[in-house]
Amino acid sequence: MKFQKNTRKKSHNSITIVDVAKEAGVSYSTVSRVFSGFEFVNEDTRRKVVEAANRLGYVVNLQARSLAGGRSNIVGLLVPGIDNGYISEIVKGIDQELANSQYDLMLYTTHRYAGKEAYYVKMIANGLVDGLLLIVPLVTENYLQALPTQDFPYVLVDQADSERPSTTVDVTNWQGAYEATSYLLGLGHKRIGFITGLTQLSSSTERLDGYRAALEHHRIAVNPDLIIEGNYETNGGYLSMLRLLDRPIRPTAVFAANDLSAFGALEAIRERGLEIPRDVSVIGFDDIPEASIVYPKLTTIRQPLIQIGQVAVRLLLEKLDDPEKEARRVTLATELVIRDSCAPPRE
Amino acid sequence: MKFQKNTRKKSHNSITIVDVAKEAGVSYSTVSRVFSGFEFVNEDTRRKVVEAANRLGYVVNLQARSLAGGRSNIVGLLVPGIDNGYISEIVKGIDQELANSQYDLMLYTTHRYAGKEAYYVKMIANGLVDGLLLIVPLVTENYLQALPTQDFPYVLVDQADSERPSTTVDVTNWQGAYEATSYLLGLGHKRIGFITGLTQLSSSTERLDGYRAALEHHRIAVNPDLIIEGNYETNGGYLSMLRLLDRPIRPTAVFAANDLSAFGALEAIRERGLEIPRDVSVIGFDDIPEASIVYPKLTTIRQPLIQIGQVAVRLLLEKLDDPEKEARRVTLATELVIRDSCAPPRE
DNA sequence: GTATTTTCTGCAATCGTTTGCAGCACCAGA
DNA sequence: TCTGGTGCTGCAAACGATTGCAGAAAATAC
Repeated sequence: MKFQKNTRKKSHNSITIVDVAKEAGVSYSTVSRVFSGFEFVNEDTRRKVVEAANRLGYVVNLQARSLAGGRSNIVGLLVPGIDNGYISEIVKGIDQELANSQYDLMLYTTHRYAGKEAYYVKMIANGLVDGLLLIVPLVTENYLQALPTQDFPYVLVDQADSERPSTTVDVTNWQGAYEATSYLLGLGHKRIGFITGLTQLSSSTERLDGYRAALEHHRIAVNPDLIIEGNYETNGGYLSMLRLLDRPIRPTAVFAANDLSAFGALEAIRERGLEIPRDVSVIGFDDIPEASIVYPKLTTIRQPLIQIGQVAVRLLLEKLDDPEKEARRVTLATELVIRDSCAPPRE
Repeated sequence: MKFQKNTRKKSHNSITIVDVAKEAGVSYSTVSRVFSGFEFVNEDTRRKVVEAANRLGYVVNLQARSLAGGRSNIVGLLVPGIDNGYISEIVKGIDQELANSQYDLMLYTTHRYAGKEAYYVKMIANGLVDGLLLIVPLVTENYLQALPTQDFPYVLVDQADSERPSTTVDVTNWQGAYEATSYLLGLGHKRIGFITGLTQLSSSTERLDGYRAALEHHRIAVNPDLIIEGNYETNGGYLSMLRLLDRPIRPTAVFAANDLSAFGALEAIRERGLEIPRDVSVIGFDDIPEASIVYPKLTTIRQPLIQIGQVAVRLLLEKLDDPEKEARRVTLATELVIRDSCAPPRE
């Protein structure tokens, strides 16, 4: 580890409210009032100040404002990574919604600080951001326990929190999984495999439960040999599918807990010389953009990803606006999207 | 536009260096020195301070540090949007490389401030971020002219700047396009269509030039009717391809300026009842992750996207470390990736 | 004409750091 | 014993805003 050169030279060529005040012939507090709004300022004075500011090219210094006023107008976004259609769609929604507000986005990929979550969260939440958006945090606890105050504004996306009342937005995971499985059953499948997601995540267990419930409802015994662990990633789906195909009784259909896993499954099936959906049907979950460009186009359960992001932001803004607002959970509906990857089983 | 409630209540329960100093029995400057490094502090004192800080749960306040010291340890990232495999791969590289540094990432999607680029850049660069990464900025000028100082650190990704010496990382666009076209020619194609990107972007014109050069080198006249404008987006590619197919002389192969356009072309071709690659070959550019999951798998020119991001960060860090460092341009090599979307033309 | 309110403006303190400068202890060299 | 460094520490002044309080000016009431 090398020493960083200590080149903290201040290049203070920047224009401050004092300069603007001088230029406009008023006091600096007046300038501040003009720009932070919300106080009586004579219309003429305001105009003079604005003109002076424009002339000088003044822009507010966010850190100073934040230090003095206690708000940064930045919201922090914690994501595992963005190289993932699922997450980037949600982020798109977040970004869209945020664009209508006065907030900016600070992006943190959580893999960066494995083991130091608490420290980072503390630092971030200690003034740098006014609120936090957490997308599928693996160990929610690590993040939340480090929040500076009891009711620091945050919202959880697609991850339930059993420990405390947390504002959350998620989807009907159980119902979605139930519907996916029922669809397969309706096509005539009896041996339906299931590739799980990351079992720590609530979405994964909810989907598994939905799968089970649908089978039971159709009086088909849940066969543990048909349930195999995945990890919500393509490669995980690929490996799990391979294992599934090697089992003595081969499934005629597979429900993958998310689209990425389903893509992996597609590949594994093809690699074994089987055809989709003739030999094996595959259904996914999420409906990420790639789902409609893979071959065959993936039948899946759609989550309104963009909307999830938007709602998350709206919930956060609400809380930011009114700190008294208590936690609530918004659950959005999923929807079956039929494409080309499912068919009735062969005789 | 509603008035925002002015609830700037300060919830100053946070621990400052003064608290730590008191706890450790030293002066606050000593505490500051312990945490900002680089000065002589007695080992015992240092330990005392660190312990006191841990006991109290102290974390540095970034805005205060930034205000006082002039550095924020944040780099700004300007992207058009992240719902795009091309960009999110680059961002992945950026994120990876940044993870090894002390910098954090502030994400700005440029569509947010259409028309107010200058204002935003000024604000961001005015202390909030120490450096800027610009990914394919449409009008580079708008951003750069607003930089606070002559040599504010920034790096341009995949966009040349003819106005001034800018540190840039890009790829061999011309050669890549030349190679793609040559490959098609080598397969025996004579009528090769070209779907352009956004013509304002240097990458687009460079690729067009490469395409032209390859044809000329093979003594095939460049036919303007085979060149059609796209916009680097799937839908643009789709529409352009449709128009191309409606022309009197139909191409036997198409080179799309990026993969997204190629995907659109694939769809258009299929929609016309033609088969790929039997009736029409398609080659793309970029090799985004989706390129290998579409059907048929796309033959394309690979850009080392992740590496681009990494190099961009490295260049920025260099400049951050040594402000005297002068601008340079790094050009990474592209590479032909042969998959399933190209074949010799039918008789 | 005086008293009271309303509207606007300015002063000064504050937010939590960094850092130049000065001071102090301690030790080595003469 | 005196001098001159080193190494370390502390004081105080920034950094650029916000905001409570007080006061001036203008408007209104009596």
